[in-house]
Amino acid sequence: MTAGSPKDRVTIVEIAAAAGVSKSTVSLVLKGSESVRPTTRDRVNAAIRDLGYVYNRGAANLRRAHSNMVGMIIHDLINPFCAELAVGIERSFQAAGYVPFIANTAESPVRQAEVIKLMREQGVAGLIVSAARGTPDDALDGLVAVGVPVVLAMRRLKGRRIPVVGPDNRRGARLAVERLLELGHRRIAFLGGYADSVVRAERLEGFLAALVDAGLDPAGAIHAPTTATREGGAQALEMALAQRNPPTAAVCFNDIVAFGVCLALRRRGIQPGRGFAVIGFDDVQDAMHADPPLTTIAVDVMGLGERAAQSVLRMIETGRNSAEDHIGAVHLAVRESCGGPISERLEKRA
Amino acid sequence: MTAGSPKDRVTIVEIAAAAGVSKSTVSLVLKGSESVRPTTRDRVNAAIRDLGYVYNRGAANLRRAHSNMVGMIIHDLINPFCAELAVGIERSFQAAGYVPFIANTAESPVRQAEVIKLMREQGVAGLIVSAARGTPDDALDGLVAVGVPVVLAMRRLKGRRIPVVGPDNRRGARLAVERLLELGHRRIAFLGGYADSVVRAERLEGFLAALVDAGLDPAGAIHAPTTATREGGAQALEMALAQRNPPTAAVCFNDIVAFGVCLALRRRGIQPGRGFAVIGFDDVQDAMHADPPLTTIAVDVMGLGERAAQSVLRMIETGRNSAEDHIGAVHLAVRESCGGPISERLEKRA
DNA sequence: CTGAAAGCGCTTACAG
DNA sequence: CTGAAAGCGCTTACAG
Repeated sequence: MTAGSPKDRVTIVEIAAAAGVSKSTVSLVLKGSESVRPTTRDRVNAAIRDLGYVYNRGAANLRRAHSNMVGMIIHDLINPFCAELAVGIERSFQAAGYVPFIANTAESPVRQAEVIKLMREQGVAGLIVSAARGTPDDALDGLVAVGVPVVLAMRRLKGRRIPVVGPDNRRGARLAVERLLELGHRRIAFLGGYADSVVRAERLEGFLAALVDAGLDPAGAIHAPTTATREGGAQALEMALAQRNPPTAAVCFNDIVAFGVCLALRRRGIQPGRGFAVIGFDDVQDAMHADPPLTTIAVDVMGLGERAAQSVLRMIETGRNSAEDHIGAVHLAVRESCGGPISERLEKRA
Repeated sequence: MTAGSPKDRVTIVEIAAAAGVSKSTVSLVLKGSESVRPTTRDRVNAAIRDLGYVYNRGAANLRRAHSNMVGMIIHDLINPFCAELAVGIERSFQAAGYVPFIANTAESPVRQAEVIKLMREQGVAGLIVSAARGTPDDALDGLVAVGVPVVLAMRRLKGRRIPVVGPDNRRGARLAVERLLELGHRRIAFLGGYADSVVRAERLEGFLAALVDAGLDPAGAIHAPTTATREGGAQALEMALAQRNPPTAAVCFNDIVAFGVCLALRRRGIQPGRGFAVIGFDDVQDAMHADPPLTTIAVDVMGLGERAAQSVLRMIETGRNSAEDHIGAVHLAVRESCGGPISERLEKRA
């Protein structure tokens, strides 16, 4: 080993020797105990500084049989929505003195299973997971069984009572529909999203409920699932417009899909917001910078991340292995892609 | 403690008892040692399965005096560029059996100092940091001094020999300039970016060198620093166009700045790529979806992330506390924002 | 207010 | 091929 390698780590016994006390006393000073005489404390602190002592949390965790490590498993960190979620989570954990492991599963349940195992072995005190698509329902049973606090972000796991933190998908979709109804639209499509997505199911549910409440026949609403990508959005729009009685407006699974829808519209020479109204979901950062700026359902993702972290923190600290779901508020961010009241031009196209 | 709490963790001694062997043998089985008789091995593995044993890496790390934890400190995880970097890093570490801690500093050197301390205490075996703006040059000296492998991503630290992994900023800027020269532009601006940014300095250097090589007077190039945001880009463009002899094209600090420049152009009724040529840097995912699609210098960020991880992995495994810099290849991704050969219209505006 | 001792769950020589 | 013993760096009762 080279000089200065981690092997040379100075420990509390060396501090104890230098300060002329026992290592118990050093430990006490380290945790800021009141019961150490100030002069002793100062001596110990001086030694700590002089010798460049670095606290070994691993050893402490082992001895105390609990750790300050927490895990977060994210299904797609490159997605800005997820990145914001991760930042919110990370921030809260950090502030509480916990250090977060992160794993990006890239929507792979296999990878996810590996990292869950690894995090268990590492001894995380709690875990937040935004589950990969296709996650088996029992993926987290092992952790839950041994009492490790787990909170799901965004995506619910069927048949399990694991607490979930996510936006109010039903209400968001409803708000979007109501806006379009106000503008005079009667043929509104729900576009895009993976068929097996729980989030899509919730949004679709709100969408359909709003149509029914308005006395419209939900059977007429077009809603073919697609990948949740720009391509998927473009494809969904094409399918919708190919129908006999094409829609004049769409609520999209999310903003990315909405971008694809706008793209496809422009390719057809239709101006989003003028020839066709589109509303997204999530309000990702690019939504306001898009052309045209995207009307969408705004979600405070970072806030949801913070919420999720606080939830597991509370579970860790109370020892209770359950928590309430948290359904975050959403609101309609009106921009240009949904246009104004339905135009003559749209009527004629009908 | 509730039943099933982490306290009840089953340990190797219980496995040993169940399998009728000593814990040394269990340990040997765990690490797949060849020297355990197959029948014994099977008995141990059966016990492991039956009792639901989970390996405690914390304890192992303590005993072996080295850890499988690594850290990554990212200056802005919400930035898609950084997110991709993080994903590349995470992926490589994961594949090598290391588990990565992540910290997002949100460009705060104070936060950064805290997380560096925390990661040291946690005993990371290595660290990758994309330093926050304003990071003091000695920020990593402590880690380096005790022999923890550190690699910088993207941003070099002055006066230190810490290995850096990043794109070829000089060459990228040169490629951009050369393209614009080919198209007939002679008054080319460098727009945006923080004044104190090392990356900006490198890109600017390449930019100026290319102008000089073409026999153009670099003194004429306009290059006021701004924030590296859309707003900064818009502002930079306005300043540039306010000059006596305004430019007809711009190389931007990065894609985000370029988006801002395009925005400001459109606000003035100028079509990017027709009335004014703009080239970005980084090739973030949105660049190709922008309107118009952005010509930019493509950087393989995820690849750089993987590279950085491999670099610290090698340092960890060889015990050598140094490594070569890695300057990643870049290339020009030609799209519409830089237009074709300079138009009559541009000539007249001159 | 401080110290001696035990122990957290592993791994690592060292015997046999 | 397997076991007994020591020890990684801490914390935690327990004495004094």
